[in-house]
Amino acid sequence: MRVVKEANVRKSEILDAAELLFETKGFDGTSTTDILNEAGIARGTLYYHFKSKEDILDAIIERMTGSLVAKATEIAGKKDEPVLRRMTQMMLALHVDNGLGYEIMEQVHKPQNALMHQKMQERLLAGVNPIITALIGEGIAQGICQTDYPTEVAEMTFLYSSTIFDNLAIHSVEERERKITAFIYNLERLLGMERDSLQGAILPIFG
Amino acid sequence: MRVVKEANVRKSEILDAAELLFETKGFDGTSTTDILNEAGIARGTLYYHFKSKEDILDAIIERMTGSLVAKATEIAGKKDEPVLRRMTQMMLALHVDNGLGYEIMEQVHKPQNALMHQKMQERLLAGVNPIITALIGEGIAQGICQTDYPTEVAEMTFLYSSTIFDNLAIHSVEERERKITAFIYNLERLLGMERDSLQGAILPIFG
DNA sequence: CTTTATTATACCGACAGTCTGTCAGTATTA
DNA sequence: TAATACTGACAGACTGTCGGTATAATAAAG
Repeated sequence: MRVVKEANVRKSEILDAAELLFETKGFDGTSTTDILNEAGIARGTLYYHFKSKEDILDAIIERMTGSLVAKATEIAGKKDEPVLRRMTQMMLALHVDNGLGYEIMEQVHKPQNALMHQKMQERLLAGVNPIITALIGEGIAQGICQTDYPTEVAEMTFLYSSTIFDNLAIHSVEERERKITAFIYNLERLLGMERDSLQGAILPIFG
Repeated sequence: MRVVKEANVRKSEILDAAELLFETKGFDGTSTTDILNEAGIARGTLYYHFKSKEDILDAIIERMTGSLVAKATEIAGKKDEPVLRRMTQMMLALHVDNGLGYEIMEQVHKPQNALMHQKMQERLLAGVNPIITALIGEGIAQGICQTDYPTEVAEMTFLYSSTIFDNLAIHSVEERERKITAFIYNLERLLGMERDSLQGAILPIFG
């Protein structure tokens, strides 16, 4: 039996199915046949809409990161809120509950899904970095912080936190706390801020 | 015709063949059959010595990073040389000419080889981090630098530099120079050093 | 100290099972 | 009647397994 749908509808149905499977079985562990069955379509249909399995992955990542970047943009845009507050909210949005769910994050960090992880990280960095950089710029303008290289500070902290904190579940509680404190300590230094000036604002984020 | 060799000899022959192929065709682009042919052995032999293709990758990474870690250890151990000098030599050893050759590094950063990249990074970080941390510790003891979290500084800078600088060929010359200057700037801050105190020592490294 | 059994080690290649991507053709909608 | 969406059989490739075979190492017998 054949059901015809608009291309965009089918496409996102396929993405839904694939995302669900990637969450539970990982990227490499999910076969195109799995996706076919989950989406209830034939082989040809999949390849009518996507040119390869990796193409599906890219689309999913685009979808996932897109909403994160949108959220980050929105937070950064609230010019009435103080900069520091927006910075912490940004971190919150990007790391603690980043809307991707726990399972998928766990999957993303399995070695089998290195490709997925790398692609997400690259895409997220590209999208979010200008926003963070601008925010730091505001901070500098207001005399809250100071650095000659805001972009690189953003890069460095984003990369570090997305490598370390995403894996944080692995570490023990003490380890975890140390990492967080150290992160704040280092961020203060990179942003040329007084010691402990961020401490109070950020610490509550990481429950 | 059948040639019998000692297991270790065969094993490293297989690794040689695989490494060569991974360099030119990438990990995913190299089939086990390719390795078979290159090494001049039968299918069963490969799987007699290694339990999977990924197992081969792990062994290669172990071999490659092993020598890098050894070199880093050696440099760090030269207690008569000043700390700052050893730090720069370390960076040199780990990044500019890291003994892995240009082609393989280029391969490592292709998206197809994300797994390889991630594994190398993890393995290298684990091996090198304690050494760098100790070096920073020496620096602190001698009053050259100061931080409450040497391990995390080491982590952060190593991760950042291995993500950014390895991809540096991509960037333009100006971009490249900016990244390097920024890196030094940030490192100085993380290590609680005076501005430009590292500048003179490190800059010449990145030709 | 040879020669002959015996065991352990290294090796082989056919094969099963799975997977991705293609294509010629068919149904549905515009 | 043309464009769009869909189908499922199929080719080609790839990974890992397995029963069996040759070589080297060791032990037993002459």
